[in-house]
Amino acid sequence: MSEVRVRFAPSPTGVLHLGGARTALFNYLYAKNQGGKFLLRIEDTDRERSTDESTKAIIDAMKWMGLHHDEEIVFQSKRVDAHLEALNTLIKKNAVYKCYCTAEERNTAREKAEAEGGSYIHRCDCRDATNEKELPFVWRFRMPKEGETVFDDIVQGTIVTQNLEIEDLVVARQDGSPLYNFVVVVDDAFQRVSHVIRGKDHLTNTPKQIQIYKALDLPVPRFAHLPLILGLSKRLRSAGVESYRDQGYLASGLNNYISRLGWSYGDQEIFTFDEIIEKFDLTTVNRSEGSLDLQKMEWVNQQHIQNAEGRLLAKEVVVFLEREGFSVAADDAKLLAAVETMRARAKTLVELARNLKFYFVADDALEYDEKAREKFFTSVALDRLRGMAEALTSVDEWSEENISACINDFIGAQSLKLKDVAQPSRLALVGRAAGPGLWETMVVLGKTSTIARLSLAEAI
RNA sequence: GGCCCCGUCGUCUAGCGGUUAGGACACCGGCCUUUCACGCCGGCGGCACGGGUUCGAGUCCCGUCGGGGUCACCA
Repeated sequence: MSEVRVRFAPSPTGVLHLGGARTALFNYLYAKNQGGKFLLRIEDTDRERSTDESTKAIIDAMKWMGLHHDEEIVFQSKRVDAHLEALNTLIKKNAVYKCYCTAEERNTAREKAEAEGGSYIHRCDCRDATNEKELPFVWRFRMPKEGETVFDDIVQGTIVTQNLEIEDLVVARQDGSPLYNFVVVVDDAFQRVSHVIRGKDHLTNTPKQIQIYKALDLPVPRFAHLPLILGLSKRLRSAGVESYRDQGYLASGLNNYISRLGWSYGDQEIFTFDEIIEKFDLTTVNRSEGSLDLQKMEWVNQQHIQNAEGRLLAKEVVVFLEREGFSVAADDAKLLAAVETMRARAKTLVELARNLKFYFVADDALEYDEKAREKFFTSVALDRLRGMAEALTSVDEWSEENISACINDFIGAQSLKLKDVAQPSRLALVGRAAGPGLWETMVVLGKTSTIARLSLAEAI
Protein backbone atom coordinates (compact mmCIF):
# COMPACT_ATOMS: atom_id res chain seq x y z
CA MET A 1 0.00 0.00 0.00
CA SER A 2 1.34 3.41 -0.84
CA GLU A 3 2.13 5.99 1.79
CA VAL A 4 -0.59 8.17 3.27
CA ARG A 5 0.14 11.80 2.52
CA VAL A 6 -2.30 14.49 3.54
CA ARG A 7 -2.04 18.23 3.52
CA PHE A 8 -3.53 21.27 5.15
CA ALA A 9 -3.77 24.09 2.64
CA PRO A 10 -4.93 27.34 4.22
CA SER A 11 -5.03 30.66 2.44
CA PRO A 12 -3.25 33.21 4.58
CA THR A 13 -6.03 35.76 4.66
CA GLY A 14 -6.67 35.87 8.39
CA VAL A 15 -6.29 33.94 11.59
CA LEU A 16 -6.65 30.20 11.97
CA HIS A 17 -10.21 29.91 13.24
CA LEU A 18 -11.67 26.81 14.83
CA GLY A 19 -13.03 25.40 11.59
CA GLY A 20 -9.63 25.58 9.94
CA ALA A 21 -8.00 24.30 13.09
CA ARG A 22 -10.21 21.25 13.05
CA THR A 23 -9.45 20.58 9.38
CA ALA A 24 -5.75 20.82 10.16
CA LEU A 25 -6.20 18.60 13.19
CA PHE A 26 -8.12 15.89 11.34
CA ASN A 27 -5.50 15.85 8.61
CA TYR A 28 -2.79 15.52 11.20
CA LEU A 29 -4.63 12.83 13.11
CA TYR A 30 -5.25 10.79 10.02
CA ALA A 31 -1.65 11.09 8.88
CA LYS A 32 -0.22 10.10 12.23
CA ASN A 33 -2.73 7.34 12.78
CA GLN A 34 -1.79 5.88 9.42
CA GLY A 35 1.92 6.41 9.86
CA GLY A 36 1.85 8.86 6.97
CA LYS A 37 2.96 12.41 6.31
CA PHE A 38 1.24 15.67 7.19
CA LEU A 39 2.11 18.40 4.72
CA LEU A 40 1.50 22.11 4.79
CA ARG A 41 0.84 24.25 1.77
CA ILE A 42 0.16 27.95 1.94
CA GLU A 43 -2.27 28.96 -0.80
CA ASP A 44 -1.12 32.49 -1.21
CA THR A 45 -1.84 33.08 -4.88
CA ASP A 46 -4.45 35.69 -4.11
CA ARG A 47 -1.96 38.52 -3.66
CA GLU A 48 -4.71 40.96 -2.81
CA ARG A 49 -5.76 39.16 0.34
CA SER A 50 -2.74 37.13 1.40
CA THR A 51 -0.43 38.53 4.03
CA ASP A 52 2.80 37.40 5.64
CA GLU A 53 1.39 38.17 9.07
CA SER A 54 -1.43 35.79 8.43
CA THR A 55 0.94 33.09 7.24
CA LYS A 56 2.91 33.50 10.42
CA ALA A 57 -0.21 33.51 12.58
CA ILE A 58 -1.40 30.25 11.05
CA ILE A 59 1.95 28.56 11.41
CA ASP A 60 2.25 29.74 15.03
CA ALA A 61 -1.24 28.52 15.85
CA MET A 62 -0.52 25.10 14.38
CA LYS A 63 2.74 24.92 16.25
CA TRP A 64 0.94 25.69 19.49
CA MET A 65 -1.61 22.98 18.77
CA GLY A 66 1.22 20.54 18.20
CA LEU A 67 0.40 20.01 14.53
CA HIS A 68 3.93 19.82 13.21
CA HIS A 69 4.17 19.40 9.49
CA ASP A 70 6.48 17.04 7.67
CA GLU A 71 8.68 18.18 4.81
CA GLU A 72 9.06 21.73 3.57
CA ILE A 73 6.16 24.14 3.48
CA VAL A 74 5.00 24.64 -0.09
CA PHE A 75 4.10 28.18 -1.01
CA GLN A 76 1.70 28.09 -3.89
CA SER A 77 2.83 31.47 -5.16
CA LYS A 78 6.27 30.02 -5.85
CA ARG A 79 4.91 27.34 -8.11
CA VAL A 80 3.58 29.44 -10.99
CA ASP A 81 6.03 27.90 -13.43
CA ALA A 82 4.72 24.45 -12.68
CA HIS A 83 1.15 25.73 -12.99
CA LEU A 84 1.89 27.29 -16.37
CA GLU A 85 3.55 24.11 -17.53
CA ALA A 86 0.48 22.13 -16.58
CA LEU A 87 -1.65 24.67 -18.40
CA ASN A 88 0.44 24.07 -21.49
CA THR A 89 -0.21 20.38 -21.20
CA LEU A 90 -3.93 21.06 -21.12
CA ILE A 91 -3.64 23.32 -24.14
CA LYS A 92 -1.72 20.70 -26.08
CA LYS A 93 -4.31 18.13 -25.23
CA ASN A 94 -7.06 20.47 -26.33
CA ALA A 95 -8.57 20.05 -22.86
CA VAL A 96 -9.06 23.80 -22.60
CA TYR A 97 -10.29 26.43 -25.00
CA LYS A 98 -10.12 30.17 -25.37
CA CYS A 99 -13.22 31.95 -24.20
CA TYR A 100 -13.69 35.53 -25.35
CA CYS A 101 -16.90 36.24 -23.47
CA THR A 102 -16.90 39.48 -21.56
CA ALA A 103 -18.03 40.06 -18.02
CA GLU A 104 -21.08 41.92 -19.31
CA GLU A 105 -22.08 39.05 -21.52
CA ARG A 106 -21.79 36.61 -18.64
CA ASN A 107 -23.71 38.85 -16.30
CA THR A 108 -26.64 39.29 -18.63
CA ALA A 109 -26.73 35.58 -19.28
CA ARG A 110 -26.62 34.91 -15.54
CA GLU A 111 -29.39 37.39 -14.83
CA LYS A 112 -31.51 35.85 -17.52
CA ALA A 113 -30.95 32.35 -16.16
CA GLU A 114 -31.82 33.45 -12.65
CA ALA A 115 -34.91 35.26 -13.83
CA GLU A 116 -36.03 32.00 -15.35
CA GLY A 117 -35.50 30.31 -12.04
CA GLY A 118 -32.54 28.18 -12.96
CA SER A 119 -28.89 28.21 -12.10
CA TYR A 120 -26.30 29.76 -14.34
CA ILE A 121 -23.83 27.47 -15.95
CA HIS A 122 -21.59 29.19 -18.41
CA ARG A 123 -22.11 27.96 -21.95
CA CYS A 124 -21.02 29.82 -25.02
CA ASP A 125 -19.94 29.34 -28.59
CA CYS A 126 -16.29 29.78 -27.79
CA ARG A 127 -15.95 26.09 -26.93
CA ASP A 128 -16.62 25.03 -30.48
CA ALA A 129 -15.31 28.08 -32.31
CA THR A 130 -12.80 27.27 -34.99
CA ASN A 131 -11.39 30.69 -35.69
CA GLU A 132 -8.95 32.55 -33.44
CA LYS A 133 -9.75 36.10 -32.46
CA GLU A 134 -7.51 39.00 -31.59
CA LEU A 135 -9.31 39.59 -28.33
CA PRO A 136 -8.60 39.07 -24.66
CA PHE A 137 -9.53 35.59 -23.54
CA VAL A 138 -9.50 33.21 -20.60
CA TRP A 139 -8.75 29.51 -20.73
CA ARG A 140 -11.77 27.41 -19.97
CA PHE A 141 -11.74 23.74 -19.19
CA ARG A 142 -13.56 21.52 -21.66
CA MET A 143 -15.82 19.65 -19.26
CA PRO A 144 -17.41 16.43 -20.56
CA LYS A 145 -21.01 17.03 -21.54
CA GLU A 146 -22.22 13.54 -20.99
CA GLY A 147 -21.98 10.99 -18.24
CA GLU A 148 -21.36 11.60 -14.59
CA THR A 149 -18.47 12.12 -12.25
CA VAL A 150 -18.51 9.75 -9.32
CA PHE A 151 -16.27 9.55 -6.30
CA ASP A 152 -16.38 7.73 -3.05
CA ASP A 153 -15.97 10.26 -0.28
CA ILE A 154 -14.64 8.70 2.90
CA VAL A 155 -17.06 10.61 5.09
CA GLN A 156 -19.81 11.74 2.73
CA GLY A 157 -20.24 8.46 0.88
CA THR A 158 -20.68 8.15 -2.86
CA ILE A 159 -21.15 11.49 -4.56
CA VAL A 160 -22.55 11.50 -8.06
CA THR A 161 -22.58 14.62 -10.22
CA GLN A 162 -24.03 14.87 -13.71
CA ASN A 163 -21.31 16.26 -15.92
CA LEU A 164 -23.83 18.55 -17.53
CA GLU A 165 -24.13 20.27 -14.16
CA ILE A 166 -20.45 21.08 -14.09
CA GLU A 167 -19.39 24.34 -15.61
CA ASP A 168 -16.54 24.82 -18.04
CA LEU A 169 -14.58 26.50 -15.30
CA VAL A 170 -11.95 29.04 -16.16
CA VAL A 171 -8.54 27.69 -15.53
CA ALA A 172 -6.49 30.78 -16.29
CA ARG A 173 -7.37 34.46 -16.15
CA GLN A 174 -7.06 36.95 -18.96
CA ASP A 175 -3.60 37.84 -17.69
CA GLY A 176 -2.68 34.17 -17.92
CA SER A 177 -2.55 33.48 -14.18
CA PRO A 178 -3.97 30.09 -13.22
CA LEU A 179 -6.97 29.74 -10.91
CA TYR A 180 -7.66 27.76 -7.77
CA ASN A 181 -9.48 24.64 -8.93
CA PHE A 182 -6.70 24.05 -11.39
CA VAL A 183 -3.62 24.81 -9.30
CA VAL A 184 -4.92 22.85 -6.35
CA VAL A 185 -4.86 19.77 -8.54
CA VAL A 186 -1.38 20.50 -9.84
CA ASP A 187 -0.05 21.12 -6.36
CA ASP A 188 -1.73 18.16 -4.70
CA ALA A 189 -0.29 15.96 -7.39
CA PHE A 190 3.11 17.60 -6.95
CA GLN A 191 3.05 16.88 -3.23
CA ARG A 192 1.80 13.37 -3.96
CA VAL A 193 -1.20 13.87 -1.72
CA SER A 194 -3.03 10.58 -1.28
CA HIS A 195 -6.00 11.87 0.72
CA VAL A 196 -7.59 15.28 0.46
CA ILE A 197 -9.25 16.04 3.79
CA ARG A 198 -10.98 19.40 3.81
CA GLY A 199 -14.19 21.20 4.70
CA LYS A 200 -17.46 20.24 3.08
CA ASP A 201 -17.61 23.65 1.46
CA HIS A 202 -15.26 22.14 -1.12
CA LEU A 203 -17.59 19.32 -2.01
CA THR A 204 -18.84 20.91 -5.22
CA ASN A 205 -15.30 21.69 -6.32
CA THR A 206 -14.35 18.06 -6.22
CA PRO A 207 -15.93 16.82 -9.46
CA LYS A 208 -14.32 19.71 -11.31
CA GLN A 209 -10.97 18.82 -9.86
CA ILE A 210 -11.41 15.14 -10.65
CA GLN A 211 -11.95 15.99 -14.30
CA ILE A 212 -8.78 18.05 -14.28
CA TYR A 213 -6.83 15.18 -12.74
CA LYS A 214 -8.08 12.98 -15.53
CA ALA A 215 -7.24 15.49 -18.23
CA LEU A 216 -3.74 15.78 -16.81
CA ASP A 217 -3.40 12.02 -16.49
CA LEU A 218 -2.73 12.33 -12.78
CA PRO A 219 -3.80 9.82 -10.13
CA VAL A 220 -6.96 10.97 -8.37
CA PRO A 221 -6.56 11.05 -4.58
CA ARG A 222 -9.18 9.90 -2.10
CA PHE A 223 -11.40 12.61 -0.68
CA ALA A 224 -12.88 13.18 2.76
CA HIS A 225 -15.13 16.19 3.25
CA LEU A 226 -15.61 17.21 6.84
CA PRO A 227 -18.93 18.60 8.05
CA LEU A 228 -18.77 22.29 8.80
CA ILE A 229 -18.99 23.75 12.26
CA LEU A 230 -22.19 25.72 12.67
CA GLY A 231 -23.75 27.87 15.31
CA LEU A 232 -20.69 29.93 15.83
CA SER A 233 -21.61 33.43 16.74
CA LYS A 234 -19.90 36.01 14.61
CA ARG A 235 -17.45 36.69 17.39
CA LEU A 236 -16.69 33.03 17.97
CA ARG A 237 -16.44 32.48 14.25
CA SER A 238 -13.78 35.08 13.76
CA ALA A 239 -11.84 34.13 16.87
CA GLY A 240 -8.51 32.55 16.07
CA VAL A 241 -6.89 29.65 17.84
CA GLU A 242 -4.55 32.06 19.56
CA SER A 243 -7.46 33.79 21.20
CA TYR A 244 -8.44 30.50 22.82
CA ARG A 245 -4.84 30.07 23.87
CA ASP A 246 -5.01 33.52 25.45
CA GLN A 247 -8.25 32.64 27.17
CA GLY A 248 -6.35 29.93 28.98
CA TYR A 249 -7.10 26.80 27.01
CA LEU A 250 -4.54 24.03 27.01
CA ALA A 251 -3.65 22.84 23.52
CA SER A 252 -4.57 19.31 24.56
CA GLY A 253 -7.96 20.53 25.81
CA LEU A 254 -8.73 22.45 22.66
CA ASN A 255 -7.62 19.57 20.48
CA ASN A 256 -9.72 17.17 22.51
CA TYR A 257 -12.81 19.32 22.21
CA ILE A 258 -12.64 20.08 18.52
CA SER A 259 -11.76 16.50 17.68
CA ARG A 260 -15.06 15.46 19.24
CA LEU A 261 -16.95 17.73 16.87
CA GLY A 262 -17.89 15.15 14.29
CA TRP A 263 -15.81 12.31 15.62
CA SER A 264 -16.35 10.07 18.60
CA TYR A 265 -15.00 6.95 20.19
CA GLY A 266 -17.83 5.21 22.03
CA ASP A 267 -18.69 7.06 25.21
CA GLN A 268 -15.22 8.39 25.82
CA GLU A 269 -15.01 12.16 26.25
CA ILE A 270 -11.50 12.85 27.48
CA PHE A 271 -8.48 11.90 25.43
CA THR A 272 -4.82 12.73 25.55
CA PHE A 273 -3.40 13.87 22.24
CA ASP A 274 -1.63 10.56 21.72
CA GLU A 275 -4.82 8.73 22.48
CA ILE A 276 -6.74 10.64 19.84
CA ILE A 277 -4.06 9.86 17.29
CA GLU A 278 -4.25 6.21 18.21
CA LYS A 279 -8.03 5.99 18.09
CA PHE A 280 -8.87 8.43 15.31
CA ASP A 281 -10.67 7.00 12.31
CA LEU A 282 -11.90 8.96 9.32
CA THR A 283 -14.56 6.41 8.48
CA THR A 284 -16.36 7.11 11.75
CA VAL A 285 -16.53 10.85 11.19
CA ASN A 286 -20.12 12.13 11.15
CA ARG A 287 -21.79 13.57 8.11
CA SER A 288 -23.90 16.04 10.03
CA GLU A 289 -22.55 19.39 11.05
CA GLY A 290 -22.07 20.31 14.67
CA SER A 291 -21.90 23.49 16.64
CA LEU A 292 -19.72 24.87 19.38
CA ASP A 293 -20.67 24.52 23.01
CA LEU A 294 -18.43 26.82 24.99
CA GLN A 295 -19.48 25.36 28.31
CA LYS A 296 -18.52 21.89 27.24
CA MET A 297 -15.31 23.15 25.77
CA GLU A 298 -14.49 24.67 29.16
CA TRP A 299 -15.35 21.45 30.93
CA VAL A 300 -13.07 19.46 28.63
CA ASN A 301 -10.31 21.96 29.28
CA GLN A 302 -10.89 21.67 33.00
CA GLN A 303 -10.46 17.91 32.76
CA HIS A 304 -7.16 18.46 31.02
CA ILE A 305 -6.06 20.89 33.71
CA GLN A 306 -6.88 18.27 36.29
CA ASN A 307 -5.01 15.55 34.44
CA ALA A 308 -2.00 17.59 33.37
CA GLU A 309 1.40 16.79 34.74
CA GLY A 310 2.19 19.28 37.53
CA ARG A 311 5.36 20.71 36.08
CA LEU A 312 3.73 21.21 32.71
CA LEU A 313 0.75 22.95 34.24
CA ALA A 314 3.03 25.21 36.27
CA LYS A 315 4.96 26.08 33.16
CA GLU A 316 1.76 26.95 31.30
CA VAL A 317 0.32 29.08 34.07
CA VAL A 318 3.45 31.18 34.53
CA VAL A 319 2.59 33.26 31.46
CA PHE A 320 -0.82 34.01 32.87
CA LEU A 321 0.57 34.87 36.29
CA GLU A 322 2.89 37.26 34.56
CA ARG A 323 -0.12 38.98 33.07
CA GLU A 324 -1.56 39.33 36.54
CA GLY A 325 1.63 41.05 37.57
CA PHE A 326 3.41 38.15 39.26
CA SER A 327 6.75 36.95 38.07
CA VAL A 328 7.30 33.37 39.16
CA ALA A 329 9.75 30.79 37.87
CA ALA A 330 8.15 27.77 36.22
CA ASP A 331 10.04 25.40 38.50
CA ASP A 332 9.39 27.39 41.68
CA ALA A 333 8.59 24.88 44.43
CA LYS A 334 5.89 27.05 45.92
CA LEU A 335 4.23 27.44 42.53
CA LEU A 336 4.28 23.71 41.96
CA ALA A 337 2.66 23.10 45.34
CA ALA A 338 0.20 25.95 44.88
CA VAL A 339 -0.94 24.59 41.52
CA GLU A 340 -1.74 21.25 43.11
CA THR A 341 -4.07 22.93 45.62
CA MET A 342 -5.92 24.87 42.93
CA ARG A 343 -6.08 22.83 39.75
CA ALA A 344 -9.45 21.30 40.60
CA ARG A 345 -10.87 24.77 40.86
CA ALA A 346 -10.04 26.17 37.43
CA LYS A 347 -11.53 25.71 33.99
CA THR A 348 -8.87 27.78 32.28
CA LEU A 349 -5.32 28.91 32.91
CA VAL A 350 -6.61 32.45 33.29
CA GLU A 351 -8.79 31.30 36.13
CA LEU A 352 -6.00 29.24 37.61
CA ALA A 353 -3.62 32.19 37.58
CA ARG A 354 -6.16 34.45 39.24
CA ASN A 355 -6.82 31.86 41.90
CA LEU A 356 -3.11 31.52 42.53
CA LYS A 357 -2.41 35.21 43.05
CA PHE A 358 -3.04 35.21 46.79
CA TYR A 359 -0.14 32.84 47.34
CA PHE A 360 2.31 35.31 45.89
CA VAL A 361 1.01 38.67 47.06
CA ALA A 362 2.79 40.36 49.99
CA ASP A 363 1.15 39.46 53.31
CA ASP A 364 0.21 43.06 54.08
CA ALA A 365 -1.07 43.67 50.56
CA LEU A 366 -3.70 40.94 50.59
CA GLU A 367 -7.12 42.32 49.77
CA TYR A 368 -10.25 40.93 51.34
CA ASP A 369 -13.55 40.28 49.69
CA GLU A 370 -15.83 42.97 51.16
CA LYS A 371 -18.90 40.82 51.70
CA ALA A 372 -16.92 38.02 53.28
CA ARG A 373 -15.10 40.46 55.54
CA GLU A 374 -18.34 41.86 56.88
CA LYS A 375 -19.60 38.39 57.53
CA PHE A 376 -16.55 36.67 59.01
CA PHE A 377 -14.27 39.30 60.53
CA THR A 378 -16.25 39.81 63.72
CA SER A 379 -14.29 40.91 66.74
CA VAL A 380 -14.73 37.48 68.28
CA ALA A 381 -13.38 35.84 65.15
CA LEU A 382 -10.41 38.19 64.96
CA ASP A 383 -9.50 37.35 68.55
CA ARG A 384 -9.55 33.70 67.68
CA LEU A 385 -7.37 34.26 64.62
CA ARG A 386 -4.77 35.97 66.72
CA GLY A 387 -4.97 33.08 69.17
CA MET A 388 -4.42 30.65 66.36
CA ALA A 389 -1.49 32.63 65.06
CA GLU A 390 0.13 32.46 68.48
CA ALA A 391 -0.55 28.76 68.86
CA LEU A 392 0.98 28.06 65.45
CA THR A 393 4.32 29.60 66.44
CA SER A 394 4.95 26.43 68.40
CA VAL A 395 4.69 24.20 65.35
CA ASP A 396 8.18 23.18 64.34
CA GLU A 397 7.80 20.89 61.38
CA TRP A 398 5.36 22.80 59.17
CA SER A 399 3.20 19.94 57.90
CA GLU A 400 -0.50 19.51 57.35
CA GLU A 401 -0.56 16.94 60.13
CA ASN A 402 1.14 19.15 62.68
CA ILE A 403 -0.83 22.23 61.72
CA SER A 404 -4.07 20.34 61.98
CA ALA A 405 -3.11 18.93 65.39
CA CYS A 406 -2.13 22.36 66.67
CA ILE A 407 -5.34 24.05 65.52
CA ASN A 408 -7.47 21.23 66.84
CA ASP A 409 -5.83 21.59 70.24
CA PHE A 410 -6.46 25.29 70.13
CA ILE A 411 -10.15 25.05 69.30
CA GLY A 412 -10.62 22.08 71.61
CA ALA A 413 -9.30 24.08 74.54
CA GLN A 414 -11.93 26.72 73.85
CA SER A 415 -14.74 24.25 73.21
CA LEU A 416 -14.96 25.47 69.64
CA LYS A 417 -15.46 23.58 66.44
CA LEU A 418 -13.45 23.86 63.29
CA LYS A 419 -16.46 25.47 61.64
CA ASP A 420 -16.15 28.37 64.07
CA VAL A 421 -12.74 29.36 62.80
CA ALA A 422 -12.48 27.89 59.32
CA GLN A 423 -14.01 30.65 57.26
CA PRO A 424 -12.43 33.55 59.15
CA SER A 425 -9.02 31.95 58.76
CA ARG A 426 -9.59 31.20 55.13
CA LEU A 427 -10.51 34.81 54.52
CA ALA A 428 -7.43 35.97 56.42
CA LEU A 429 -5.17 33.70 54.39
CA VAL A 430 -6.77 33.77 50.97
CA GLY A 431 -8.73 37.00 50.95
CA ARG A 432 -11.84 35.15 49.86
CA ALA A 433 -14.32 32.79 51.43
CA ALA A 434 -13.49 30.09 48.91
CA GLY A 435 -10.29 28.20 48.44
CA PRO A 436 -8.42 24.97 49.03
CA GLY A 437 -8.35 23.14 52.34
CA LEU A 438 -6.91 25.18 55.19
CA TRP A 439 -4.03 22.91 56.09
CA GLU A 440 -2.74 22.62 52.55
CA THR A 441 -3.14 26.33 52.05
CA MET A 442 -1.08 27.00 55.16
CA VAL A 443 1.62 24.58 54.14
CA VAL A 444 2.03 26.20 50.73
CA LEU A 445 1.91 29.69 52.23
CA GLY A 446 4.59 28.78 54.77
CA LYS A 447 4.73 29.36 58.49
CA THR A 448 5.76 32.99 58.40
CA SER A 449 3.08 34.10 55.95
CA THR A 450 0.40 32.07 57.65
CA ILE A 451 1.05 33.60 61.03
CA ALA A 452 1.43 37.05 59.54
CA ARG A 453 -1.86 36.85 57.66
CA LEU A 454 -3.75 35.52 60.65
CA SER A 455 -2.41 38.38 62.74
CA LEU A 456 -2.95 41.02 60.08
CA ALA A 457 -6.65 40.29 59.68
CA GLU A 458 -8.71 43.30 60.58
CA ALA A 459 -12.27 44.44 60.51
CA ILE A 460 -13.11 47.53 58.50
C1' G B 1 -33.99 29.26 -7.48
C1' G B 2 -30.65 24.79 -9.68
C1' C B 3 -27.34 21.09 -7.83
C1' C B 4 -25.42 18.55 -3.49
C1' C B 5 -25.28 17.19 1.77
C1' C B 6 -27.50 16.71 6.54
C1' G B 7 -31.80 15.88 10.47
C1' U B 8 -31.42 10.99 17.91
C1' C B 9 -32.40 15.07 24.57
C1' G B 10 -30.98 22.66 24.43
C1' U B 11 -25.63 21.08 22.72
C1' C B 12 -21.81 17.02 21.39
C1' U B 13 -22.89 12.07 20.50
C1' A B 14 -23.74 6.00 20.98
C1' G B 15 -27.03 3.21 17.96
C1' C B 16 -25.36 0.01 12.27
C1' G B 17 -34.13 -4.22 11.94
C1' G B 18 -35.92 -6.61 17.87
C1' U B 19 -32.62 -1.50 23.17
C1' U B 20 -36.84 0.22 29.42
C1' A B 21 -33.18 4.58 22.99
C1' G B 22 -27.00 4.64 26.26
C1' G B 23 -23.14 8.42 27.58
C1' A B 24 -21.20 13.61 28.12
C1' C B 25 -21.90 19.14 28.82
C1' A B 26 -25.59 22.40 30.72
C1' C B 27 -29.79 22.59 34.19
C1' C B 28 -32.39 20.77 38.88
C1' G B 29 -32.14 17.82 43.47
C1' G B 30 -29.02 15.07 47.07
C1' C B 31 -24.34 13.09 49.20
C1' C B 32 -19.25 14.30 50.63
C1' U B 33 -17.22 18.62 53.40
C1' U B 34 -13.51 23.61 57.25
C1' U B 35 -15.58 27.10 52.31
C1' C B 36 -15.51 26.83 46.97
C1' A B 37 -14.48 23.37 43.66
C1' C B 38 -13.46 18.23 42.40
C1' G B 39 -15.92 13.61 43.01
C1' C B 40 -20.26 10.46 43.70
C1' C B 41 -25.74 9.42 43.40
C1' G B 42 -30.43 10.75 41.29
C1' G B 43 -33.80 13.76 38.11
C1' C B 44 -35.45 16.58 33.75
C1' G B 45 -35.08 15.97 28.57
C1' G B 46 -34.67 13.19 22.25
C1' C B 47 -35.46 9.55 17.37
C1' A B 48 -38.60 16.63 12.65
C1' C B 49 -43.35 15.00 10.18
C1' G B 50 -46.16 11.71 6.83
C1' G B 51 -46.34 7.48 3.97
C1' G B 52 -44.48 2.79 2.75
C1' U B 53 -41.17 -2.19 3.20
C1' U B 54 -41.19 -5.80 7.28
C1' C B 55 -43.78 -10.30 12.03
C1' G B 56 -41.03 -5.96 13.86
C1' A B 57 -38.28 0.43 12.17
C1' G B 58 -34.25 5.71 15.36
C1' U B 59 -32.14 2.12 12.01
C1' C B 60 -34.24 0.48 4.92
C1' C B 61 -37.23 3.29 0.71
C1' C B 62 -40.23 7.68 -0.91
C1' G B 63 -42.30 12.39 0.09
C1' U B 64 -42.86 16.91 3.15
C1' C B 65 -40.71 20.25 6.30
C1' G B 66 -36.33 22.21 8.50
C1' G B 67 -30.94 23.26 8.44
C1' G B 68 -26.34 23.75 5.70
C1' G B 69 -23.04 24.07 1.45
C1' U B 70 -22.26 25.69 -3.48
C1' C B 71 -23.34 28.15 -7.93
C1' A B 72 -16.26 34.01 -9.42
C1' C B 73 -11.30 35.89 -14.36
C1' C B 74 -11.33 34.16 -4.66
C1' A B 75 -9.05 30.31 -2.22
